[in-house]
Amino acid sequence: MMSDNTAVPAKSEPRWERRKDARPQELLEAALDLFVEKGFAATRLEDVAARAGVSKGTLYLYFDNKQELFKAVVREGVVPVIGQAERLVEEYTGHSKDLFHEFIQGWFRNIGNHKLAGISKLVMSESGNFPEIAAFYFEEVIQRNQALIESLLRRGIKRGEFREMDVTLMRTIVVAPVMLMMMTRHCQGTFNREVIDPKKYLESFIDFALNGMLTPAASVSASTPNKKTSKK
Amino acid sequence: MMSDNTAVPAKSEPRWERRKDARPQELLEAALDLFVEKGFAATRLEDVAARAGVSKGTLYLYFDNKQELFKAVVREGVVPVIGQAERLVEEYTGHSKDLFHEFIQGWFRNIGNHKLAGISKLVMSESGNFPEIAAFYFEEVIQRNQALIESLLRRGIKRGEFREMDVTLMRTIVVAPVMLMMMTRHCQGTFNREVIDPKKYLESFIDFALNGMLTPAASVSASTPNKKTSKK
Amino acid sequence: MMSDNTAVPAKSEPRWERRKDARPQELLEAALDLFVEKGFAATRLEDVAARAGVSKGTLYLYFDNKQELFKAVVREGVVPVIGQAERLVEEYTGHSKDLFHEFIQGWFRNIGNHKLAGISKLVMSESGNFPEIAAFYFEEVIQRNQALIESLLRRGIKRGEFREMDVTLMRTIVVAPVMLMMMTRHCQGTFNREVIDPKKYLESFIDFALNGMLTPAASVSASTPNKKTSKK
Amino acid sequence: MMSDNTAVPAKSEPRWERRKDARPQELLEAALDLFVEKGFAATRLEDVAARAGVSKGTLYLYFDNKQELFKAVVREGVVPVIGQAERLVEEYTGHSKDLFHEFIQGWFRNIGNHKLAGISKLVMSESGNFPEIAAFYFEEVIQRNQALIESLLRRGIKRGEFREMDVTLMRTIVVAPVMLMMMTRHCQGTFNREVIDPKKYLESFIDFALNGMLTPAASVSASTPNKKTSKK
DNA sequence: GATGAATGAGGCTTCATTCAT
DNA sequence: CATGAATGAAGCCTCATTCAT
Repeated sequence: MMSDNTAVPAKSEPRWERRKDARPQELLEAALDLFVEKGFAATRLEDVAARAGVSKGTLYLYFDNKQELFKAVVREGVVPVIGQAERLVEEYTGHSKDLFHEFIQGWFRNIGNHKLAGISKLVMSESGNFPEIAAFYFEEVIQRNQALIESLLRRGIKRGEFREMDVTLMRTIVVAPVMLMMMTRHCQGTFNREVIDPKKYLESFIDFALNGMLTPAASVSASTPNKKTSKK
Repeated sequence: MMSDNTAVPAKSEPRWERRKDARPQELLEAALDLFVEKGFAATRLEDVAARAGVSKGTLYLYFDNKQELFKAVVREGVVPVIGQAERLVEEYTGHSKDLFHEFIQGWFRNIGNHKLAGISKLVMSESGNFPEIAAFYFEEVIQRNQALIESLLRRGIKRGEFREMDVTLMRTIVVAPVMLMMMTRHCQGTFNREVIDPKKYLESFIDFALNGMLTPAASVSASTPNKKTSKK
Repeated sequence: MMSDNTAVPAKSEPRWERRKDARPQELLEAALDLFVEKGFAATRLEDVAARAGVSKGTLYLYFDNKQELFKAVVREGVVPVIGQAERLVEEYTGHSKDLFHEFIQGWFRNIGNHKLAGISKLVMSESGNFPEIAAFYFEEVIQRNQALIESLLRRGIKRGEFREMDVTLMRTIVVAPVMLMMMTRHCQGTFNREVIDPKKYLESFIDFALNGMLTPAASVSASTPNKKTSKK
Repeated sequence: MMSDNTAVPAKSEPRWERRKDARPQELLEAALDLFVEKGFAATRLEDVAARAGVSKGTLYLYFDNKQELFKAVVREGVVPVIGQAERLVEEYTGHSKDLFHEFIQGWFRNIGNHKLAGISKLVMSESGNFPEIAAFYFEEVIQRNQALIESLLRRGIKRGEFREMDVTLMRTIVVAPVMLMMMTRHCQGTFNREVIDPKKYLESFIDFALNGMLTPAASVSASTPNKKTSKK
């Protein structure tokens, strides 16, 4: 800042090379790890700094405070992945049932199987205590995600491959099992004693989502279980 | 000191008037409210006490510590409800699709629509930081719940009303959308801007679960979408 | 003891018989136990009450507060024992070395071996934090005790059986090993891993006190160890 | 905010000026003072911090918790002194009575006269409530101390300068008066109304320890006072 | 007399944030 | 740029004491 152009032949101690822009990346990764592992409130900034190999104070050079750090983690880590999924849906040409299949598998590969999935759990859990985070996440992630699934469903209906449905409701229903699994997978300890094989889980789910639970014979009239009550 | 010989026989302001047996109940309700609203870690025992109209210390007359308070909330509030659901499944005589319908609706009425639903979210979120709570909840609630759903599915299969399925996987998949809604409904703020009508949501879900998404025509071969890819 | 021949067929629930005056005694014993075990500050009045089989409130019917309870414990339990020792010294007629022997043994039997010994430790430890207790104990117990030992030493000197000595100093020195053992015996845990046999300890001490450590040969000039070095 | 443009070039009030290495030492000293004055349980960490001129939180930068702080006080303050005493005994060449003299005087000078002596009292008092502390102190201090005295006694016996004795018992007896004085000197208030001159006390004790209480004439048969009683 | 429910001050410990170097 | 020492508010829990019944 003041002793710049000195004759000294460069700092004789180049412990590190890149810095500047590289640093935040290490911090973001450390933060992601810990946020996912402990949650937002329970993550200590000191631990984040330590895992990134810097001091606590350094963290504040790059992020104003804990919430900003979290937002950055979301922006850098979560948002980009949505873009990928969006392109998949836009460009697909085959049958919607296959698209659905691809979509679920891809989503799980890119997000669910990734530490990023833990973020969903986190946000849901702590939205009440940190409204700013909730609002931010809702706009940056949830809305786009919902729109994406909606468009996928609309495509299937339009092409006569999916039944008529209320897409506003179904955009949640249809992915709930994946969401839930993603969240569950980030619960440590006793919660996951019996490990579920994600591959089999997903296949079961896709089959379920496409065909329902009823046997083919019963399938025709099943959607209206008790007409009398709803007739009223 | 001053209001001695008044005509009023009873002091108009007894410091407390509910009896000792009522007190724990009031505390449990206050605790439930706050646990659901803030989560476990973020709930201050002082607030719990205040909401129950007592002081901090009083809480410790009834519960050894925060974790025990939580367990009591679960024992008193959540566990009993499971019993009801268990009886429903055991005693039902009609078609499994109707039982499923009843079951989901009843579950939502009794748990999902109740503040207790928030507990599921809480446990999932904080299981990592409070392993004891996770273990307790897993044994008292989750296992019984899974067994219940499993038995419901088995019943349908045995009676030829449900398709063959891996019940260990499906017991999670099949209720995921309800679980997710229950959890989402307890996220405050921006998260729930567009309120979903639970009734319509449930109906959509039940129909989806029973019949799947495919149009009747496609329904036959849908379960194995792209055999070629898996052939490798 | 008082409600004996009443017409009333006796209280149908005579959980207890004496009361009134009996109660404090039970409380004093419970208090003694716990004060000795935990110390003054660390003893919880709730535990005292519980051990006496009464409620916390009852304790306050008999004692104004914790300090008064402690004083009562000392008055009832410690002070009387001193009287016994005083009589022993007054009435003894034999050689002083035998009186010393008797005195030490008796003291240990009556106090040291008794829970009361723990009180000495307690008072010494907590005198700083509870000056009132210290002052009380000093006047009621310590002073009388010192006077007693002093008189024993004076008797030996006067009869030509003990050497000339500064009794004000020696009244402490001469009983220090017993005091110390008494206090140590009330330290729980690791502190007492290797149990010392009190009988052998006392015999060793008495022999030591009477004869000193030097071999008989050296004994003559021993009291002035190294005049040369201190001359320097 | 108001005294801005002064001529003074340097802020005349830097929040702190001692360096990080000095800080723990200041804390240890403050802790020693207060532990000795109040005992372990009654010492408030906030007071320790305040006396060291720092805030409560700072203390935790250097010590994990209260018990660790205490251990550090012992390690830094007490343990080193034992080393000195050990060397003294090892290297001494003169008569054992003179070594004993030196040893007691030196011990008092280095420990007894120092605030560190209060630690012995503290540990003895609170060992029951803090077993970890007791165990630590026993291993780090008491055992070494006992071994040291034992070796001193053995030396005297081996050289024919001390009488035969059970060193396991005598290692305690022989220093009890010094221990007791050290502990008593750290009892404040009424307890120490009549101040004892340590120098005279020690001289009296050493003489007592070497020569015993009996007059030279009686000295011969003194060790077995009343054979009849023990004959029984 | 006896009870035991209730209180609230107080102590240990944690952690986001600041700031002099 | 980077550090890490320092802060202080806040939360859990304990316990002597009070008081309506």
